Amino acid sequence: MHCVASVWSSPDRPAFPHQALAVVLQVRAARLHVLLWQRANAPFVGAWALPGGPLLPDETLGASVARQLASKVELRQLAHLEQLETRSDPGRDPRGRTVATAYLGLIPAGLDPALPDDTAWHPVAALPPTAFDHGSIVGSALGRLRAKLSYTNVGFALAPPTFTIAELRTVYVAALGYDVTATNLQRVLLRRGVLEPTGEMAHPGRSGGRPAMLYRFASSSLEVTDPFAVFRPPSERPTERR
Amino acid sequence: MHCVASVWSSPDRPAFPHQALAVVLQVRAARLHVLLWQRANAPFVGAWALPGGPLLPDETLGASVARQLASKVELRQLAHLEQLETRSDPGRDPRGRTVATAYLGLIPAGLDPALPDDTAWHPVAALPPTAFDHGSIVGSALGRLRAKLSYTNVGFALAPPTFTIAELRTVYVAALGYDVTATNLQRVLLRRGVLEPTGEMAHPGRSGGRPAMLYRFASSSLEVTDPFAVFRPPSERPTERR
DNA sequence: GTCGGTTTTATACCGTAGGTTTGAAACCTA
DNA sequence: TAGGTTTCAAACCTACGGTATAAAACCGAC
Repeated sequence: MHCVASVWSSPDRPAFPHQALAVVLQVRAARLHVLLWQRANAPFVGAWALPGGPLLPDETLGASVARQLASKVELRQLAHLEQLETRSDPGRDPRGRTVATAYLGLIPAGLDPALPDDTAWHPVAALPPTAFDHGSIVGSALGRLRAKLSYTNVGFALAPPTFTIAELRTVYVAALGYDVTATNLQRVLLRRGVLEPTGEMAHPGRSGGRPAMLYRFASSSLEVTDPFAVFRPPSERPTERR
Repeated sequence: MHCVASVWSSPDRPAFPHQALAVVLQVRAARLHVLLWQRANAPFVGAWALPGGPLLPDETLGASVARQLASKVELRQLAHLEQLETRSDPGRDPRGRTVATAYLGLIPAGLDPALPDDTAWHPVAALPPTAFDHGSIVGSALGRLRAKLSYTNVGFALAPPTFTIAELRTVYVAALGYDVTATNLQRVLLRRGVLEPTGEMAHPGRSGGRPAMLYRFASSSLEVTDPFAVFRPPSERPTERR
């Protein structure tokens, strides 16, 4: 039991170890997966946990989660990272109390980052036994992603830099968990102005069929995840910003 | 500088004081207000701060924010409380590092809770000088509220238990910051099934005009704040659950 | 080369959400 | 009773998004 010199504490202001966790999601083989690593030590030996680790004295939570993730995947491949929620149940870690702040990270489909031996992708629909409250945190991340997919532009972070409508559809279907028609997806995203054709064609698929046009997310919308709200005068609705 | 016996720490797992903050919002006189208290001591003497205080060893963040709030307003009047975000900038408190988790609380219009002497409501559109990063946290809360107002049912937490459409409109206008027509509001909320007429009439207004019908939020929707998503097969769209 | 088979794209149709306008209904005060 | 004021209801209209159909473009087999 130590005190860390750089941290300011008193009986009136108790201090707690804090960790940053990352729920990194990617669509792989038409299914949504989450990045987990397998614990080698107690507690929860053999169970799968979210990447993460302790917050250090001079770093932000955002910097911390980025640092922890860097040891698992290349950060360059993270197309989106946002704070999700903070868990503070005193009993969430049997070794002692820790507060954990979870982040939601998204990796575009198609990438296949090298992973350490203890780390693997797992389908969110069939999670292995998870450690601590990490299973429930994955559930929160799923809920957040699914909600934001329909009223924001986060979809771009799950899609490869260039894609056909059919490919984009499989990404949305995998992430949302229910069916979406390609026609609709194309029309909605085109009208919102978040999608634009590249002019090029996809490689003529191996098994016949008309070659697909390649699209990309409009650069102007890349980091825009404003909600597409109702209750707004039409002249100001974000839907219409071309 | 002390160590708190109940907390588990080591050089590898530094500990940090953690505080819970509350952004409590209410529509008062057709304007959205936030609850702030005025600091009497350094730092930021005289500046206004969010209610909050230290997380204690055995409490959840949710319990902590509720405990801190109880000293400012009656908790009974809080119609909604949700976790907002966690701030971890090492320099956010000049006295030393603290991590803060902010919550968003909503109080229905019409209530006028008794407040301590140092505490007061301030219009979010004209904040006084604020302490720490609290001004920016209020901004985050505003963004969250405005986004959720249009695609969830949080509106009920800002409205009195029973209200006319006109009253509800002023609540929405104040919270959203832009105009909304009463006709539209009524039709949308009725169709979503979150509004239902009480059958009673409002007190005949002091200055003439047809007496308004009283409405309330349907009990089945009181704690439901599911997003009203697009990209969903119509048979399952939450819009249609009555 | 021609004929399916396959996949993508375009077009059309349609119910409905939501923005807007209008007018009637119901109350007050003068 | 007339005029002002506010609420409510109905109608209209644009556009969104669900659905279906047909056309376009490629492949492979014959």
